Amino acid sequence: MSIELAPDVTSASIAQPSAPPSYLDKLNPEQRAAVEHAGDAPLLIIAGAGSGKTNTLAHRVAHLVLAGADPRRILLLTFSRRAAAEMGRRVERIVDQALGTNTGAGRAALQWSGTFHAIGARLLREYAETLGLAQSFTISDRGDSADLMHVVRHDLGLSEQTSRFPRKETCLAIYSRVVNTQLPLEVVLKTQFPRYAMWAEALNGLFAGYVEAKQKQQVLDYDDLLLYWAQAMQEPAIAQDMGARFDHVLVDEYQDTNALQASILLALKPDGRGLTVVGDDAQSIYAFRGATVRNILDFPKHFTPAAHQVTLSQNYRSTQPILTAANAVIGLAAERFTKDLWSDRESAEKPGVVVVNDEADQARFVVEQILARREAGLTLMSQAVLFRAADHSAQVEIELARRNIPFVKFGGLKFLESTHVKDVMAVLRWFENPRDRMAGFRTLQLLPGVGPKTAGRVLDGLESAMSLSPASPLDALSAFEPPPAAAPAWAELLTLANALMVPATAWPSAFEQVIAWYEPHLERLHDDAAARQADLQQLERIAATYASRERFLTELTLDPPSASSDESGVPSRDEDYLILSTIHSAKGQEWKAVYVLNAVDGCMPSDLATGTTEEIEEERRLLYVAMTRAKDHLDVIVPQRFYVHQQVGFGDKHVYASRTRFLPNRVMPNFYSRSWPPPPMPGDAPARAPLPKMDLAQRMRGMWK
DNA sequence: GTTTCGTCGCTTTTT
DNA sequence: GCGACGAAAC
Repeated sequence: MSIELAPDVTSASIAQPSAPPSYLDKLNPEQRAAVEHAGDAPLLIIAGAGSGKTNTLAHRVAHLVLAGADPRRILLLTFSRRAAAEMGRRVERIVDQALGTNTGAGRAALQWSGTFHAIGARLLREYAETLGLAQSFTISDRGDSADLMHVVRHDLGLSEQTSRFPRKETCLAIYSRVVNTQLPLEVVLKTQFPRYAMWAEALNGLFAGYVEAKQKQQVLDYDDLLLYWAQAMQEPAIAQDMGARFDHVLVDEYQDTNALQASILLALKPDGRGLTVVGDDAQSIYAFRGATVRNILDFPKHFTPAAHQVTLSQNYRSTQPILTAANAVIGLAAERFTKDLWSDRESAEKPGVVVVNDEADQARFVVEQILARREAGLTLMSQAVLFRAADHSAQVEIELARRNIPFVKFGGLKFLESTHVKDVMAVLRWFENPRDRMAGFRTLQLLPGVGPKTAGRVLDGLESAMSLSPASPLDALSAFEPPPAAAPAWAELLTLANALMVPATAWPSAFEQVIAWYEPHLERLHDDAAARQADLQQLERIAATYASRERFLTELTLDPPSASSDESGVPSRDEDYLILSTIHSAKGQEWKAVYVLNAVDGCMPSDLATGTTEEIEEERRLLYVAMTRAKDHLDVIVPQRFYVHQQVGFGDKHVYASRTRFLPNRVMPNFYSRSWPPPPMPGDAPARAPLPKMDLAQRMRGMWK
């Protein structure tokens, strides 16, 4: 479980002609046109899967820098911090190579690169004074935001409603969608959450209360980072000021941005000068988060002169048979704008569609295939297992553990979401921002003898003390008289508060103090304290890599470690390990061999995403994204029976599934179709007559009758 | 007021 | 199979 475990799969993998004299010679004509585009018109790059998109963007940045642009005045917005880091490395390398030596010129590049959210957080802190924000605002993750939503709902008396009222997570999802799509609540309810349309008024009140609570507590949620930024940009003076800081703004994965992000971008560069966006509508897979493919489609129209458009359609990643199959899958899409990709990587090997009995056989097949390919020279790291939802890999994980094959899993539950880690983060957040009620509420209830009532009283006392004289949270804590049962634990908490509420506490020693304080509580509250303790040590290692408590809290919330591995331990960096990943988390990556699990209706498309045509189309693109991760080998697995957890009534049961609707018969000629284990060949083994069935249990019982 | 225990309902993808 | 919630015990 380490932040940097992500394999460097994208670099050094694009087949390019051999080393050229100039850094531009490596590029094909389209890529080169994109890199060299100059002038007033903004640039739109439509970049198909594996078309060297990252490489092209990195070259463009390097090209700008080499042409004299100030790297400190370039803003690069990426989809993940991983992508930002990768881009930074590449730009540095290209610049250094072009200049001949390691002059370090490249190192100055890209001080402003990161996700929209991370850059937003940074700018909002910088402009906090002007915007009337507390500079020390904390950022609440999804869980905390949902909890706050819950508290507000309770305060408003909405929890007494019938059970038809949406759960806190759903409330947050609705709120988030309204914010990110910039659509009215009624519209969002009608189109996305029809079950809850009747609650429009109550939800409106809830959201008002939620917003007020966040402001009082000086807490921003994920959406606020974009919302506040976008709102700030509505003020011409601020928009002007922020826009003037950047000569060039480049946005990666533009197909996965939402209305709010587009509005920020347009306010930043209203005339489009210096603006570059890159994306591929065929790979749009985040509509569920409010992303809209209209952003990329409408981009050219927004400007005069209209954006210059370059399309990259040569794929350098996959063999032609894999690409042909992927093209066939996406070719059935209802609507599509990019053209088919082509590749000059010939191969006789078609991708496989492998029919297996059930998920257990699927796991066995995948693991055996992985081992066979390792025997043939493919490292584990150059292979990946991809799936729709995080728990789909459970059986494969068991099989891998059984055979002692190390793996790292991306996506799904993160260890930041486990109770003990959340506890420690809450303690840190509360002392960073004593107004953060959710953090305080959680921290206080760790003390034996303190429940919701006492915690609430402490927080009320703190709040009124801070509104009188802002500098006295510590005094207010000291003045509080705890219930007798909580007295010893209270004293210890005070000691910790004394150490941590002073702003200048050293980092990461502050973290160690929190852990030391937390340990007895951990022992008391959990039977499996040892395993959790190990997680906290892991967290401590991560904490040590950040410069300050504020940076740690902000960046970990915005960019949590996305990988987790099995209990046998974290594979060390030089060890070979396999990648398991949700398809969403596999975005932008590639492997020599890819296995796609559960290509079955109900999984892909997910049962939960078959409401509208748009949702189904997004699921189709998801399969397309999964398939186009493969360079040389691709196996799509179809278990005939699979376990359904959502069954009403008696709980889990098997269901006979059919091959996903995205692989109808007419695309099947593009695949090598087979079943596993292979059916016995005639003459393989003499067919044995079926034995008669007998009821042993009956006989045993009969012995005593 | 707090803790514990039993029941009910739900179960994707992520910054 | 897990978390949220309510009721009863400490």
